[in-house]
Amino acid sequence: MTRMSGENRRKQIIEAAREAILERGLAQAATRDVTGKLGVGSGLLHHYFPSWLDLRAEAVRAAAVAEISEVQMATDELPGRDALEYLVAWIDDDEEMRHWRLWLNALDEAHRDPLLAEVLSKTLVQWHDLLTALVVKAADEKGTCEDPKGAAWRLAALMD
Amino acid sequence: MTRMSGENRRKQIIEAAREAILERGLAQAATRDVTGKLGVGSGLLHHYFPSWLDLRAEAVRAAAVAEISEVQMATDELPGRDALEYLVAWIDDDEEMRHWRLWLNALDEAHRDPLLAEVLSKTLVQWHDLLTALVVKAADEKGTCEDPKGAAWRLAALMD
DNA sequence: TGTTCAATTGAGCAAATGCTCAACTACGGC
DNA sequence: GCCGTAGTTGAGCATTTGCTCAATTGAACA
Repeated sequence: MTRMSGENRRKQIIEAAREAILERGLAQAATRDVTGKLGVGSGLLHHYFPSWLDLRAEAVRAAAVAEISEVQMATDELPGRDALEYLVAWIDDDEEMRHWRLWLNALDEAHRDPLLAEVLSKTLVQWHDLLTALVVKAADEKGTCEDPKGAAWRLAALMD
Repeated sequence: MTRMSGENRRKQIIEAAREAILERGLAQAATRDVTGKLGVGSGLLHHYFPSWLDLRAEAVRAAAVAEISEVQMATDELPGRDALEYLVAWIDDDEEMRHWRLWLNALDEAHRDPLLAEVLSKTLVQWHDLLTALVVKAADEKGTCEDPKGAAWRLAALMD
C-alpha cells in the first residue's frame, strides 16, 4: 500500500466516511465501510480517530463546512437579490435531496450522540450568520430595512 | 408469565416497539429492547412478526394511524377556522418534538427500508386528505374558495 | 381427567460491530 | 547502509444483533 502523509490520509478517511454515511445512514454506517472503501486496515482508522463516533462527527462537520463555504463563495460577489435567488435555486436543485437528507439524519441522530449535537449546533449558527448577512445585504440595497435579523431567523426556521 | 390472546399480545408488542423506537431511534432500536420491556422471550416476538423490519414498519404505521385519527376526531366537530387553529396548536404543543422526530427519522430511514417507505407514503396521503378536508371546510364557511387543494398541498409541504 | 393446540420459552448460532495490539515496513536524515 | 519515526497491517476479542427450534406450559373443552 502506498503511504500518505498523515494530514492527507486524515482527509481521505473523512471523505470516505462522508460517502459511507450518505449511503448507509448515520446510524448504520460502520468503520468497515470506510476501511473497505479505501482498501485499508482497520487499525489505520483508529490511528487517526480515537473512535468511530469521533470520525462520524468529523465527517458531518466537514460536510457542513464544505456546503457553507460553497454557498458563501458563490454569493460573495453577487448583488443582494441575486444572492438570495441563488440560495433558493441551490436548495431546489439538490438532486434527490442527497445533501438535505444528511442534515435530517444528523438532526435526529444528534439526540443520541453529544458529539454530533455539538457539531450540529455550531453548524446551525453558521447557517444563521450566513443567512443574516445575505438578507441584510439585500435589504440595504433595496433601501427598506424591515427587521432583517428576524427575517433571517424565519428563513432558517423554514429550512429546518 | 401470564398468557394473552394473540390479538392483544400483538398490539402490546407493537406498542412496546413504538416506545423502543422513540427511545433509541429507528435504526438502533432492537428486538431485545422490545422483549426486554415486556419481559418476554425472543421467540414470542418472532411468533407474531416474521422479522424485526416487519414489526418496525407495523409500529410506525400504528403510530401514524393513532396520530391521524387523534387529529381527525378532535377537529371533526369543530367549525372550520377553529379546526385549523387546533391543528396549529397541536403542532406547536408537541413536547420536545417527540412525535415530530419519529417522522423525520422515518422519512430518512425509508430510503433504506422498502417496508417503511410504503408505510410512509400511505401516511403522507392520509395527512394530505385530512388537511384538504380541513381547508375546504374552512373555505366553505368563509365563502371565499381560493384553490383549497393547492393550499392543502402547501401546508403539507411546510410540515414536511 | 385427559387431550389438544396455541402461547411461550431461552439457549444458542451466524453475522456484524468497535476496537486493540503486537508486528511489519516505507522513507527521510544521518 | 543504517536507523528511527510514523504510517500501516490484520488476526482476533468482546459485544450486539436477528432469528431458529426443540421443548414447555397454560387454558379451554370433552
